[in-house]
Amino acid sequence: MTDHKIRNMEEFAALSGLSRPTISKYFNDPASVRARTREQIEDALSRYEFRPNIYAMNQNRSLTKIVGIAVPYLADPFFAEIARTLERRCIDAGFSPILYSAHGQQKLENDILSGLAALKPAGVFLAPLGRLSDRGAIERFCRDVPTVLFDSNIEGMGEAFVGSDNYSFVRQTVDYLCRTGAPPAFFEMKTPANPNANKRRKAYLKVMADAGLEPQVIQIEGEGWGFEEIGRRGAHELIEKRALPTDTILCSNDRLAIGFLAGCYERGLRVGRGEGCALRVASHDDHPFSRFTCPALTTAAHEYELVADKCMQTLFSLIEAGGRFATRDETLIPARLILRASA
Amino acid sequence: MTDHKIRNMEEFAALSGLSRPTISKYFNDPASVRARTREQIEDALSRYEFRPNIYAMNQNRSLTKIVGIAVPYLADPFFAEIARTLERRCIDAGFSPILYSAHGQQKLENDILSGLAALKPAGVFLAPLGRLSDRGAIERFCRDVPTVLFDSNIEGMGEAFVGSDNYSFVRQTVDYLCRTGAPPAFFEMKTPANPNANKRRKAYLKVMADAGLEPQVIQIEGEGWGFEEIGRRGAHELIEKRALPTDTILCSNDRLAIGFLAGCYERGLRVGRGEGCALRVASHDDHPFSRFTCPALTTAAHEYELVADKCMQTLFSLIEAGGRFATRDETLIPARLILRASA
DNA sequence: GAATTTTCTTTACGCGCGTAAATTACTGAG
DNA sequence: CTCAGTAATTTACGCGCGTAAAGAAAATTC
Repeated sequence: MTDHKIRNMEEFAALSGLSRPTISKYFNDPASVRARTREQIEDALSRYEFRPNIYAMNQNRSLTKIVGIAVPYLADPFFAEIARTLERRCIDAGFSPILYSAHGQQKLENDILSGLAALKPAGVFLAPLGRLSDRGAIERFCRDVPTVLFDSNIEGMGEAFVGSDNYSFVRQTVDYLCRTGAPPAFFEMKTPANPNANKRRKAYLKVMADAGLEPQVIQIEGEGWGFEEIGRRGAHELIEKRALPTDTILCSNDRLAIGFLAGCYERGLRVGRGEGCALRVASHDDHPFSRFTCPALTTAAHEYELVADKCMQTLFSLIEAGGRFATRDETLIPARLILRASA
Repeated sequence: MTDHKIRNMEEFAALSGLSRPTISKYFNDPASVRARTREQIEDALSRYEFRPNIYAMNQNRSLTKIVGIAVPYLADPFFAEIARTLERRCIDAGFSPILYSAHGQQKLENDILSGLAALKPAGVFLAPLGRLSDRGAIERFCRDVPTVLFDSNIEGMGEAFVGSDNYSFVRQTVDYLCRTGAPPAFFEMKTPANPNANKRRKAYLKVMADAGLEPQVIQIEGEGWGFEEIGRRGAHELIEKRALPTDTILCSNDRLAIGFLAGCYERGLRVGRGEGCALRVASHDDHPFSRFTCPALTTAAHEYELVADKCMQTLFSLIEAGGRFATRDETLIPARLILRASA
């Protein structure tokens, strides 16, 4: 390794005995030059350590190798996990992922989108805020940038949506709970930020109706992204008012359930499926922490890998199709039931 | 708002009745043009919606307005939280933060650093992997880019370090535990990835020695970033082998404690400070989930806001000083004790 | 109101690379 | 060896902006 600093592609081209346009071609797509030339370049690359200037590279490109990944709330380990999986996929595919979190705020989501559009990314994975999203802003963004929505669907936005099949989630948990004990009551926030919550409630109602059972929906007040605290408060209120309609509670999502379990514990209510347990609690998402709750949480898991794979695959086709699909592509991935001690 | 698309700064300059260099000056620093001129530009800006091309802007700049934030593991809510706080500070200060996670892997950390260096960022906040970091790579990076290390210190790297005062953390928890019951045994991973772990063990040994007490360090096998599972397994092993040396356990960090508490629960061991409790457990970090454990975790909290403020402030001085400090600046921020039900 | 300072305009060049067109060199099949 | 086809080279221009220099205009000072 010679440590002589290389200023630009011109210089590197000279050192590797090739012309600049050929080097440029190589960096755009190494497969576009002859094998021997490629070796020659890679040999020089190992000797001199040169990287083309990103800014100059992207300036004259209509589409860059950048892929944006935008999530509503990165401090939620669910999004951290899915973002991490997507990031890896992008790198493996030769793209440069850039990660953004809206931190639950509409203004930030809008800023992220307008900043992202200026980067001329090859494509974007967007998990929108949901109810709090500025539909106009997202629509305008999707007109400029090839976008795959994930996690939460906004009807008609983006070229495709990859998400979880909420009906599959709820049917599996409800079926299991009904099979092994009392039918569950459904526990959720009154004004959920995420459209999945509404889909899950509807799925619950449908599954219960199909089974000829009376649904029970418990809605608790609460705003924002502090789901655990809302769940905890809900548990306290319900137990205090003796308002639990049954001994089986199905939470809309794991973060609510984590709080709910904490509330039950604080009230001395033993949760689980064994004897001596007053309550069964189950939920959806398989949040990274749900195996460490007390008791460990029975839940329906996202197939993180499958979702990420499908996202990448969809974005690839989208890029190849020039950024537009004839019809909006929707993929729903079913859940995997995870049995633990809580139900 | 006229929706005529503006191609470049030249065109925008014409529309706003000013010259391009003046517009360029404004975008570099709005305060560098006369107030009236600024108004004139901002007025045009509101009518025409123009953003200079990022790539062209940064190409000829020696330092950009980009700030890199690199953490070892973003799926850990502690890092998600600190990254979020730093991100906000950067935006408020007019910088564009870009977030990176090494996902616990040395190769990724190195890739992030070399990619980041190519962006010519104004500065970087780097929380290194720690033991797994490639010291040479970090050293080389810090030579090129003004870097503030945070969370975990690597002696001599970067121009400054902002972190938590591990001695303050441990002294407060140990003091509290000693004051209210039996002196704690210290529970940790045998080969911790993070240098803070070592500092905490040393602090524990010192605080115990100063108090004339016999220290007890329990080390559990385990690699990687799945701290909760390691803590859980540790609890099972200790309880099974009746190897708990005392009824008071101080975990090195909250993620271990979260797992430890789960293990205790699974073993039917009641944790807390009330009567009927077999064990007290405390820890350090005030992890976002530590208030939802069963029981809620007594811990020593990072001052997220203070740390973030100090980081920003340090980076500002560093940038103003031209990227170099005469002497490496180290700031340690003390902890805040959080009393909950577990101890 | 003149002198000084600050701000803006004009002009012009350069950054590092993408990319197109025309030309030359190489490759492999017959 | 010839010839078509592919690959690389040469040449040249453009992208959008930073920035420097010199001069004009405006603001400030006394």
